[in-house]
Amino acid sequence: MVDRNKVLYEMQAEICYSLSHPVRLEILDILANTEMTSTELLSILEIPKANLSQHLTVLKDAGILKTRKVGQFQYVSLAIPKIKEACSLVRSILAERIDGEEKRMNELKKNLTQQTKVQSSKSKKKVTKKP
Amino acid sequence: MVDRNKVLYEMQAEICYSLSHPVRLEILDILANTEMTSTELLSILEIPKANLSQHLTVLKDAGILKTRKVGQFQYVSLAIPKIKEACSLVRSILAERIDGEEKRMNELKKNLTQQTKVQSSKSKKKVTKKP
DNA sequence: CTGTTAGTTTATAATTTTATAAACCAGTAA
DNA sequence: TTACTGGTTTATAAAATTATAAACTAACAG
Repeated sequence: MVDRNKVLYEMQAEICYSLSHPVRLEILDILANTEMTSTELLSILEIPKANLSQHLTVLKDAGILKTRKVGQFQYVSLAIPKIKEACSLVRSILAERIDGEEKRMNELKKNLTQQTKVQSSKSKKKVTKKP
Repeated sequence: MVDRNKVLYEMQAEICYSLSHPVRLEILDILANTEMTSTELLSILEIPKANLSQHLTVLKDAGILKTRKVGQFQYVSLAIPKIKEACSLVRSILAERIDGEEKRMNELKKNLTQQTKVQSSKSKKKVTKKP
């Protein structure tokens, strides 16, 4: 039973890895509902073209993207539309987290203002600063 | 509209990054339904303890795992059970892919055996090899 | 043919990850 | 106290990623 799933974990890790760079996530977002030329991507992303090529290679190798060549242009699109669900799921996790943080911040803020009120009533004693 | 989501993409990337190593995925799998001590994890994973500590740090920093200390023991568990859904989703993608590959292989195999038949009937002509 | 555009490959340097060993710290137990 | 166990930190070396520039290939236009 020991390393029964080792290879599967590695494949799973490769997919996750391909999703682990902000530019690559943006690419997937851009391609969510359209097919697009590398050059178009390039104009949106504003990164060097060699760099885009690298990122596209990572995504193609992971099987997330596919390409078709027409003349001199390369059209890029999602090979696995389901990947969008995975991305939304992660984003929903993010959304919950931010929501939680916000609530926590509001709590802190509330405490802070209460404290400020108490403080300001107490602060009639003058605070002497070091000169 | 330019880099409106840059920070969000980075947060999303960090979560995906934490899922991009086979050992870390195995850890999540192990912890899917239980809380467990680092030492127990260690005995299952059979990696150096410093290395486990590193991986746990990555997962904690990404907010995926949480820990509570009891005496000398550290109990580790999922901070975001929802992460399991994300993992299953990726694995289902993997499953589909493997399914597809298998079908393709079977096709190839079929063609191969057909070809072999044809070949073997044709191969009555002796093939002369270079000496 | 020449020039241009689209895209890949190569080379390189900076950075990050990973694995491992060794030192370390914190609780517990004797 | 000392010794032990659970776990982290530090240091280091190997490997992998990333960004960028420069050279290159392929397809097209004139």
